Amino acid sequence: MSQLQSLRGMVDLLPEELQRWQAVDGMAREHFQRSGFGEIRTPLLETTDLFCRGIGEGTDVVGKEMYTFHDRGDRSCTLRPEGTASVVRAALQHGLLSQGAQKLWYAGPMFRYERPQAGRQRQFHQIGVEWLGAERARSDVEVIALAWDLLASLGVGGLQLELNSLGTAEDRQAYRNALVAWLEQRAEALDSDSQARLSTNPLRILDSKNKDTQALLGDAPTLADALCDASRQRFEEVQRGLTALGIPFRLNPRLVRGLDYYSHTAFEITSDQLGAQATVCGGGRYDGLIGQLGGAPTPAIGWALGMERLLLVLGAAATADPQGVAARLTAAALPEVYVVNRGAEAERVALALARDLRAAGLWVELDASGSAFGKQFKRADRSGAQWALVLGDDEAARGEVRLKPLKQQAEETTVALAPVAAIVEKLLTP
RNA sequence: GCGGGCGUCGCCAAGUGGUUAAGGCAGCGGCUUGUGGCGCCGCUAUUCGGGGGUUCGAAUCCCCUCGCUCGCCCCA
Repeated sequence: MSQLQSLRGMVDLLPEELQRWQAVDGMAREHFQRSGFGEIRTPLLETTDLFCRGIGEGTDVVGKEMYTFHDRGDRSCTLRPEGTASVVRAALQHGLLSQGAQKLWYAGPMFRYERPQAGRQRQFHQIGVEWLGAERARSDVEVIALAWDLLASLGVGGLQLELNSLGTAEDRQAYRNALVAWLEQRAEALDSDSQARLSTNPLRILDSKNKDTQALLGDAPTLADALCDASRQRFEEVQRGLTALGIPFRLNPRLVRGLDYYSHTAFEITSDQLGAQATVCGGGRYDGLIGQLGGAPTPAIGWALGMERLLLVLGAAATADPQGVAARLTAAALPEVYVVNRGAEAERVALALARDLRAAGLWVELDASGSAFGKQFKRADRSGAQWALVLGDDEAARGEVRLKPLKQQAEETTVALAPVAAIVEKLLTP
């Protein structure tokens, strides 16, 4: 391509689509506010070290997906691939945790150098929450419910909540050892990817999509069996809590999640509308992370939801049910008034009028073309506006404006330009 | 990073070696120099993502490259 274009996997958001985004953003903001979560914004760029220490060296995200470069001061910088590490860093840097638990949410772009496909881009957007200092199982339930309810309020159906427990770091380590020992006996039966992961990230072998590997894993030791009593009880408490709230879930012992910092509760919300990249929202507990990044050991839980994927699901929901919540939320808004104007004096008056009407809160499209009235009416009609206001030099000279309803049968009327409030009155109460 | 499919106007799309690259939508202009939604007429790609090659001749074949897309991997 000789023409200038965006970088691969980097996507422009155009006005029509952004309207849907804002509907989601607004809904999310409300939910967070009502649940006592405060917004936090952190830089898109962090030291590479933050992600290496936070996410884990053995993960794919750190190993091969980061946008990393050296700045002019020769510091290694990385465009954030996820939000949690940054939020924790900010909380520590500003001493937030010394004021007690923090309930935070964020929204913004994340960057991962991967091959784009359906529901996957190199710059994508997440909305997420982090509850730092959340200890008890009931906070797991509350945080999961927050995600579930947000999605429900957007009218997104057909979602599946999958749940697992990774136990404590010790449980996980013990299980990891047991699993590796078991798999090493059978290494030659594993696919090549899984063989490589034996040393790098053995737990990920569990959700390999290779059929032979999956068959082999049928008899492998399970994570659930490796949980200590306390972990097991904790997990059961989370399940009871979700059931009490009427939130359906499915246990998925293979749900491991890619980032090192998870412990205990891990969950994903998936949709069958998304193809291979089915996860809309994923999260879990990360009791070890804050300590690992230099803070006092502090339990925490959070999740992130993928904006692009959510909008795909939302679009599908809107198409499936044009009368439903999703369709209503994402419907394109239309201007209320279209000002048809032509002639030097009329154009001056029209601009002033449009300004007044906008100040009064109306969405006013002002035709700026100066073309024939017929053309302007055609555009007025296509704009979807309820009203055309007509201003030619005749009206301007008389200090009047004509109000023409575009959507109903009512007659066109002429009113004085003078008190704009009177015009607004007429426009709003037809 | 690895495989498969694809790339013709802002959008959708015909065309698979032979004179001027269909059509639809949108846009612009006109019929209608002050009144829209319908209709009719006209205009809008010297060019087929880009580069190179084969050929008398290529959007159509070959190579490279860029991009999109689906899947793997991984995740949101």
